[in-house]
Amino acid sequence: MTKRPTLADVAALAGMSKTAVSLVLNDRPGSRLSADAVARIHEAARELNYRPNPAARSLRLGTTGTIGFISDEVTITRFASAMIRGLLDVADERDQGVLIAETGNHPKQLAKALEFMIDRQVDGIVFGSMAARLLDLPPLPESMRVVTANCASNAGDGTYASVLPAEHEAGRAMMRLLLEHGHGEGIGIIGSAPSAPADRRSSVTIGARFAGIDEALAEAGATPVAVVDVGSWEPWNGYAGTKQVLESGAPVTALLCLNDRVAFGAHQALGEHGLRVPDDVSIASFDDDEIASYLRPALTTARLPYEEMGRKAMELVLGPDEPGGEHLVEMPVQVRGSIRPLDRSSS
Amino acid sequence: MTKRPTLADVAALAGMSKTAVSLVLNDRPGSRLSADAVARIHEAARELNYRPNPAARSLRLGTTGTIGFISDEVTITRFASAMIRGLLDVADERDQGVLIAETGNHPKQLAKALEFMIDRQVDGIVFGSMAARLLDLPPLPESMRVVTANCASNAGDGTYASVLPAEHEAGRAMMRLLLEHGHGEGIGIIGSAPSAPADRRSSVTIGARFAGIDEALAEAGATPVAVVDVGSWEPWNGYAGTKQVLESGAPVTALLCLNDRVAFGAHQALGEHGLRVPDDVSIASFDDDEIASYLRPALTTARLPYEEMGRKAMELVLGPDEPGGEHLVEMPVQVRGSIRPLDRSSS
DNA sequence: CGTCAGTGCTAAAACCTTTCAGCCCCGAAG
DNA sequence: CTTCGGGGCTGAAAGGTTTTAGCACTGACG
Repeated sequence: MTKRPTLADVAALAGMSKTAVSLVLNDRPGSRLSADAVARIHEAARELNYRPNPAARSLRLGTTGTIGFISDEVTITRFASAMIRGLLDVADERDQGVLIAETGNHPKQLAKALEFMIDRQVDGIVFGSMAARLLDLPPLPESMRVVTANCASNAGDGTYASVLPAEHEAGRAMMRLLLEHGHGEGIGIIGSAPSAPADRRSSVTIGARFAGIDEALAEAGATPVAVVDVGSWEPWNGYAGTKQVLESGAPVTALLCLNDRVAFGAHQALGEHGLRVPDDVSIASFDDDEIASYLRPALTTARLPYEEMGRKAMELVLGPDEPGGEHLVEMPVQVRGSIRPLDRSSS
Repeated sequence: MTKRPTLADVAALAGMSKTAVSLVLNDRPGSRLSADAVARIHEAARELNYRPNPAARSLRLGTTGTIGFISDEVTITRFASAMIRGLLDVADERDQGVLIAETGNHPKQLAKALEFMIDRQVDGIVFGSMAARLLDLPPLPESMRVVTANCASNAGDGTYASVLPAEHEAGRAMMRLLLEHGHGEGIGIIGSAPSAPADRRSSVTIGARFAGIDEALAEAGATPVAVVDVGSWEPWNGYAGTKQVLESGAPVTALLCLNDRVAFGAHQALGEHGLRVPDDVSIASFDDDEIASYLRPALTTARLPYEEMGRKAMELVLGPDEPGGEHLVEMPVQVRGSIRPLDRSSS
C-alpha cells in the first residue's frame, strides 16, 4: 500500500497527457481523441485502479457530490428515523454522499451546522424536522439548493421547496372511515385541537388534519359526542383523557386518537374499564408508529410517510430543476383490526 | 454576495504574506511573528469573515475533519438510532463532520460505502450494527482508524477496537434482582436461548447475557420453573410463549423476558389470563425500548446503552491514541414498577 | 571587522484536478 | 504555392491551503 495513483500516474502509464486522461475519463463531449488513445487510457486507469481525488476535484469545481441533512432531531430520535432511510436510499442510487448534523432546536447549533455545510460546499441542503414546524432559516447563499422535509421555512416567498404529509386528506379519510362504519352517533376525539390554528410555528400541518376531520363530519352532518384536549400526545395523557371520557358517561362507540401513542393510552384505559377493542369500542389514529402493530388488535392508522418524504426531498434537491413549491405526500391508511362496523341493533 | 474571501485576501488586507496568515491563524508553535502582525492578521480575518476552504486544506493535508459512519441499519431503523445521537454529540463537540452510509447488510453495499469513505479521505470509520453481530470487513488502509460499535469484526487479531454492551453483568444483575425479591421458586424465562453459543456471527453478546443469567441462578442454587424458546423476539412471540407457560400450569411468580418487545407480549398474555403486573406476576426484561415506559406499570429493564456506545466509539476514533481492544459499556438497570417482592405468605 | 545567532518575515513548491488556449500536422481548397 | 480548417493532442494555469527553505536585518561576541 504505497500511495493512491493520481491522474499523472495514469497519464504516464498510458503515454498521454493529464489533459487527455481527464477528458477521456469524464468523457467530455467534443474532445476528439483517437479510439486507440481512449482504449489505452481506460486500460491504464483500470490497471492502476485509479479513483479521482474528490478533494482536488472539489477545489477545482466548487462542487462536492454531497448533500447536507440538517434536522432538529430526526436522526437522533426514533420517531422519524425512516426519513433518513428515504434520503439515503435516493442518495445512494445517485452516488451522492450525505453529511448530517442535528441542531436539537438550538438556533446556535443551526447556525453552526449551516456554516459547516456551506464551508464544505455541499451541493444542497435538506432540512428535516420531527414535528412539522416552521423553521427559522438564516439567509443562505443564492446558489444553494434547499428543500425542507416535514416542515416549512420562514421564507414566505416560496423560495424553498417543502415536502409535507397530506394531512387534510388523511384527517378526512380517517373520519370518513369511522362514519362509514356506522359510528356517526358515538365518536370521541382524543387529542388537543391546535390551540391557535394560525400558529404555523408550532405545527404547519396539524391544522390541516383537523380541517379534514371537520370537513368529513360536516359532510355527514355528524357531531362528536366527546372531544377531549389532552395536552401533549403521550400515552399517559391518552390514558387519562380516555378515562375522563368514559367516566363522563358519553356514549362512545369509536375513538379517533390524534396519534398512536395517545391511542395506546386509550387502549389501556378501555381495557381497565372492561371494554374490548373493537367489539365495544373502535379505535382509529394517526402516525403508524411502531406500537400500532404491537397492540392487540393492531391499530388502524394513517401513516406519516417519513420514508417517502425523505425520498421526495432528496429527489427534489438532486433533481434537474431548481426545487420549489409545496409537495404533499399521501398518508396511506393502514387498515388493521381496531375498527369494526357498528351493530345496528345496539343503536 | 461575491466570492468567499481566501487566505490571499486576508494577507493583502493585513499587508502580510499568505505564509504569515496561515501561520498565525493555525497558531503554529515556533513561528515568531511580531505581536503587531498577529493582531493585524486576526483583525483582517475577522473583518473579511474569513473561513478556510476545507477542500483546499484536505488536498494539502490529506485529512478532512470528517468521520464516516457505516452501519447495517442503525440510522435507518428506530431501535438503535440513539447510537447516532451519541456519535453526533461527540463529533459536534470536537467540530468534526459525520458522513453516513447504510449497507442493509449487503456486502456489495458495504464495499461501495467503504470505497466512498476512503475516497473522501475520512479520518476514521465507525462501524455500527443493530444486532451485535460479527462483521465481515474487507482489508482497510493501514492508517485508517476503525472502531466497531455494538458489533465485532472478523479481524481476529484485535486490530480494531470494539464497543459492546456489558451483557454478562446485565444478565447477572437482572436475575439477581428477581432472586433478591424472593422469586427463586417461580421464575420463568421467555426468549430463546442462543441456538449455538459459539455462533458469534449471529450475536456476539447474547451468549454473555445468558451466561450472566445462569451464573446468578447457580450462585443462588435456583432453577427456573419454565424456560420457553419463542424464536424471534417480537411481541406476538412473547405473547404466545407466555400463554404457553401459563397454560402449562407452571407456578410462575416472575418472568424474565429477553427483551422489552417480548415483555410487551407477555404483559398482554398475563392480562388476558386475569393476572396483574406486578401483584400476581413480576416482569423484568432487557433493552429499555420505547415501549418499556409506556406499559402500566412501566417495565423494569436493563438498558441497551446505544447512546453511550455511540459516544464511546466516536471518542475512541477521535481520541489521541490508536484505538484498540474491547470496551464494555455498562447496561444500567432501569428500576420501574413491574417487579415487587414476593409475599412470603403465598409460598 | 568578521562571524554568528536570533528575529521577523516571505517565495515558491506541493497537493490533484479541470480547462483554456494553442500547437503541429495533413489534406483540401483557392 | 499559400491558406485554411480540422483532427489529435498537450502545456500551463487555476483553485486555496500548508510548509520548507531561506532571505535580510540586527546586535553581540570574538
